[in-house]
Amino acid sequence: MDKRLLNKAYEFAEVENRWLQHWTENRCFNAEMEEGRPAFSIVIPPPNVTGVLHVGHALNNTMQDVLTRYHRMCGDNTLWVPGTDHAGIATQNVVERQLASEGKDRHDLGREKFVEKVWQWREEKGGTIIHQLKKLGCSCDWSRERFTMDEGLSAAVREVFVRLYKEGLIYKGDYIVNWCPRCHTALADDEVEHEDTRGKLYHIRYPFADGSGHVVVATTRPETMLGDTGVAVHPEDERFSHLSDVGIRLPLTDRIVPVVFDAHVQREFGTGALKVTPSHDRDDYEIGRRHSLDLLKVIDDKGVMNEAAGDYAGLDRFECRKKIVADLERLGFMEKVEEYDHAVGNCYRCKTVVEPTTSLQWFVAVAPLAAKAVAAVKEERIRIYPKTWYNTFYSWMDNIRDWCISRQIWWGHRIPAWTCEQCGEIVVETYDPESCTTCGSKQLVQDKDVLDTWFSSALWPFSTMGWPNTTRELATFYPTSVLVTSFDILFFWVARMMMMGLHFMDEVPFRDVYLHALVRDKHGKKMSKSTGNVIEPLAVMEQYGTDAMRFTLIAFAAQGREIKLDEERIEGYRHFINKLWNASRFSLMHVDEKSLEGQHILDTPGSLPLVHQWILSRTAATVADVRRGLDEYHFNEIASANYQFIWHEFCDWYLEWIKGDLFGDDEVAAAQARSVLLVVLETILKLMHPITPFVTEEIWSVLPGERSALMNSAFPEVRSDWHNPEAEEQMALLMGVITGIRNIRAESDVHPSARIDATVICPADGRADFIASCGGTISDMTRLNSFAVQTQGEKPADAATYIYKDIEIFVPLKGLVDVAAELDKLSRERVKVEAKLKQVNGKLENATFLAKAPQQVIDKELEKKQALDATLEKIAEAEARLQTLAQ
RNA sequence: GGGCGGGUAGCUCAGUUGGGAGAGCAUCGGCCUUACAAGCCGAGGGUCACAGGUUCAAGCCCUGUUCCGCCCACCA
Repeated sequence: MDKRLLNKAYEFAEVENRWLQHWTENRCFNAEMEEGRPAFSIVIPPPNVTGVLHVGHALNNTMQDVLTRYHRMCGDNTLWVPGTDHAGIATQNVVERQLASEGKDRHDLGREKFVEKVWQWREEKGGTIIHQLKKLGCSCDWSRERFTMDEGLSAAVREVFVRLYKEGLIYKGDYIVNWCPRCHTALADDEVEHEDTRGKLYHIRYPFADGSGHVVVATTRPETMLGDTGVAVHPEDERFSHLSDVGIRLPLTDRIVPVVFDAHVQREFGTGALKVTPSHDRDDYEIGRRHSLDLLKVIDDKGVMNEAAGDYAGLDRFECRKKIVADLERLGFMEKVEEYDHAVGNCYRCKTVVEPTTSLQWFVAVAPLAAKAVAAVKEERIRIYPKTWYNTFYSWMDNIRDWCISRQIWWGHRIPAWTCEQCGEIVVETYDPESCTTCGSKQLVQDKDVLDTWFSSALWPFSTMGWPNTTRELATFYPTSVLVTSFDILFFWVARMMMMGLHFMDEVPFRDVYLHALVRDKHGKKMSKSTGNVIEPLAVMEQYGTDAMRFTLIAFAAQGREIKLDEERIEGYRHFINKLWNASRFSLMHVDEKSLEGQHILDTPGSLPLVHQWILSRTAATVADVRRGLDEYHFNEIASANYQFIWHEFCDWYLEWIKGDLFGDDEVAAAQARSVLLVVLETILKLMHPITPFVTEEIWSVLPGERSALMNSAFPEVRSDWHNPEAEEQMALLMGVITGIRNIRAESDVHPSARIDATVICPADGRADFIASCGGTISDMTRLNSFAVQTQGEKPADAATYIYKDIEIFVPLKGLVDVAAELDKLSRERVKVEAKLKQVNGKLENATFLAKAPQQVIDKELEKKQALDATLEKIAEAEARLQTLAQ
């Protein structure tokens, strides 16, 4: 045996480092493109280049790795593309903070120098998360690492932009957008987070221009009244029907604005009259457009009141609100102020309150693209798991708005559009044009904006494979097999990949989408640094080992919405890894190359002793369970099937059981045991490898025989010829007897090392002989002095009793029987059995049950009744014997 | 306002076509039994949120109630 396996405990740190180095040096994960093999491909959801591995990444990437390793072992051409996202605003913020600490801002450097600085930052710090993913064991093809700002990917971005523009699906226009006054950029709708906020609802009197009265409007944002260009009421609201010809004289500014009638106004809300600020509210913008109201912008890009705000110019928007309120109150325009909870939009990057404002931006007309995506999903060309997300997907796609793709920052793909200063023509090309396509002027100025980060990530599945060129990669690996990602970016990213993939590749970007849960702490709270409940995957890996963490994450990964991760569980699964290690150590003490040669006996499992037939049957069942879990994305079931089988069947029963053969004198029996043991161990390692690659590869490497790496070995097939219900039933009987004897020992306080005698009384139906034939093993496993099986005979009163179905087990205790305890045990058992019997009898006495239930079910109930009756009878007898003993 | 998910053992959660309620951890008792004390053996513990309905049969299907969580949304 290899020295490394002599270690009593699995020392993960050394093993992990050695395998990581091996994998890297030998480029083990590089994709192959052999003809005639099925393909399996995944593109990684590119983490932000600014990112450091958090537990969500760990979960996401462990899942992808499990699938990738599984398919590689299935012999597929397997590719997992790694990479990072340039993360426009996030990355720009990081570098700006760095500059701020030096007392500078980006304008001090200028655009070109600043972008250079960001690239520099990316060179120095941007590789962190890639390194961490490698440490996690991810079997990505690292030679294909991509970055969304790579030359090739940038070319894809340009190509897409230009084509969409020429198809009329990208346009530029002055519309109301979500503006972040801190980031100085527009945001897409889904980049705005709405949060319920305690605010106030101000009721303000708006006088009629002729002084004949007033109307009261309600608003949460009184400062926007400076930009009001109308008041709207519902056309059928009789309270306001007389207002058709009346103008409104705005308080504070005395501007006269019209009253318009618009069905959008909710009559029940507030006063039923709505002030209209088209430049700073999306709804108002729409109303204004319908009634040709003026646009009057009063807040600038920094959230400060501009010149149009008159006396209020120069005030921050929130300062201005205070002053306006004070002024309105002083001048008697304020009717009342109410406490009011409402949703306020915040920037998803910096949490600043978003200011809706009109601005010249680029948009994608998504409706035709969205229709293709919806069709693909409806036609099941893309399947979404878990399926609960279908509804959410459709409702979002059905209500989709045009996508604002321009951002007023510097870090990102610059929009490939140039304005001719001579003739005003907009030139949009994939190459940098030298002159205007219309007038030939060379005075072209490129658009200053960059594209939304999600624009480039939307192309990720094909841009990473060389598009717009025709490549072998695209031919082999597109569409990708599955996208594994967190549900919170279903719309940011997943839906947009569908749109772009379908539009430009004329094919779905992935066949399956698996949306996994969000990881939370053990109480279900979001992990955050301020709460102090963050579980750091790197620290966990260091403390418990990478395999233990990976196994834990998979074990927790049921198809739900949240995973409440408890660090204690990681420790528990580290024990499991160690268990696997030790079971392997034990096995390796016995198997050798000869055990390999003997493996032909597994082709006729019926000729083997029962315990081998049993473990092979259980192995086949486990392979089926694990495969099903993998194929259907039931990750937790992959973990639990392995756990249950390895620990509680292979270790607890099989290894203990075959010790008799391994240490015994019967050479044939020992050789058989060694061969079966080796096969089962090999199967276990293969089943576990996708989840726990390090420890399994390590053990595999010291198994007897010449063998290639485990990661390239064939994943186990379901051996239906190993399936053997009869053997499982027989083993269950023996296990019942053994558990019974152990129970007596424990309940009667017999010291574990004491040798005792046991007698089994079993009906004469063949089982007695069978049990007797296994007496040696039973004695070994329960430390017996003598073991006897009878079909009838004197039932000793002076003995502890255990009843297993219709079988009685006796352990004579020579006056040491605790009668009260025994009676108590029996009575508890009686209660249970009687309850079950009552249920069964209830069914069997029910005429409609007998008439309507399938015969199969009825037979089962009859069997149950028979067994329960027998048990009850044995309990009664035992109770009677104890009574006599008590007297 | 609309939608979605959930309520099963002390805790965290499984439960795949409806057919005798499960796991891990925790708890209690006993053990260094020649792979493993990061272990072994044994035990206790549930009105499947509540109320109806369908069915021979419901944790599972239907209706309603309630509590928790999340998402979307143009009621200022």
